Amino acid sequence: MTDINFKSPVSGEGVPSARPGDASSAASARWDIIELLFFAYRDFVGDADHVLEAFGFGRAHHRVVHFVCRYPGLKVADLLDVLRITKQSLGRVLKQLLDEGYIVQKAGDSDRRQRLLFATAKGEALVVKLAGLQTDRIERALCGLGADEAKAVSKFLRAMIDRDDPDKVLQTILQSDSAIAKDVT
Amino acid sequence: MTDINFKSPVSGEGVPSARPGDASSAASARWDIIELLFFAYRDFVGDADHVLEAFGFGRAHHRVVHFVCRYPGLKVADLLDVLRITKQSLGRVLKQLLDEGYIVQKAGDSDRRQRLLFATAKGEALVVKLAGLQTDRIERALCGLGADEAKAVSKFLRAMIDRDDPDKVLQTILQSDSAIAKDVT
DNA sequence: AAATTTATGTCAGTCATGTTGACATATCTG
DNA sequence: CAGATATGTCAACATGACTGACATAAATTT
Repeated sequence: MTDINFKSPVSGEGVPSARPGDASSAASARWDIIELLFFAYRDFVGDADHVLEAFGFGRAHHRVVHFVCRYPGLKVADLLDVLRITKQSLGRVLKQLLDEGYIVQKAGDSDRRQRLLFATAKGEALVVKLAGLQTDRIERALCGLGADEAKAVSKFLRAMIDRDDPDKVLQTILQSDSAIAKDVT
Repeated sequence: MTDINFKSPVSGEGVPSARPGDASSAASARWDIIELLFFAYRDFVGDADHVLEAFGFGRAHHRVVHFVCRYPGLKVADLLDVLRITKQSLGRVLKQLLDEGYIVQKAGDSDRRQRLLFATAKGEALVVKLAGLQTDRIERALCGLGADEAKAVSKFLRAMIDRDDPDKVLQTILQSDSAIAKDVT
């Protein structure tokens, strides 16, 4: 086994004095943002998890019903692009949401092979409830910030997203988002 | 291809009246931030996923070796607090990382039941590599922002995190983070 | 010293959610 | 009509969570 090359073992409490890669390429790594993102996202999705459990659903169901609710008429193929999962994975949760009446399908007008997806009132209620919890957290976090700072957050998140293969939903989001960004700066 | 209909016509059964958030309690929901967080985090963790696949590891391994590397001497119990998983789940990935020489254990001085965890040079190399990819993305996102805006991002992420039961690692992060926020980074 | 608690490890089974590959069906397009 | 496309589905499998039960060593309490 390799020897321990860091500092001496911190007695009892794990104190993070030594940073990995002190002088190497990692000297400038944004450990702070990396870890803040981990904790922030963990707690962000945690809000919804408790409610979902009471419904017998998981995060997969949340993602599906959320995007269907927000972008009514989404095709199955669009949803696959957004979620980046296989149709088999989507099929399982989508079937449950259909069976339990959170989502309905409608054949496309021009192309009747397509199944356009819509949230029912029941589905919308769930989405709104979950989004409400997450919005509460976001508002709490934003209320300590000025308007310019809030815009900075939006700009940052937008810039963190890959642009090379934007699906339809993402395109829509990024468009409206850049409109906002141009208002400020 | 079908486009996304925001106010889609839905005729059938239990159909959604309109987009969520028209006039109800969801009127003020931060759909923008909710969805930006989803896409940003999806692409953020995606960076590491490709590399991990080549090592035969998953995200679980990444989280473990990352925090062990960053906070040398972390106890198993600390790690359980941070990751919020059961010891059985941790045990599986930790065993692999130990067997393959990415992490070593050392009995605690004061309490020899404790297994203090340390990343080896091999483990640190992996962590630095993965953090490098994620740092690249973060720097790309931050470089379009001013110093004040970058601080706003840090403030926002910090404020998104639950404060009621901060584990040792999180305490450290939140402390240093507020220090940074006051510095001129 | 003995009993109890604590920190950790491990076995066995289950569940949720992802994967690949193959194939069926309806529908559109050339 | 022939082929491509959109979707659905079956079967098998991997990962990473979970619960419950139990083992061991070391610390702590009685």
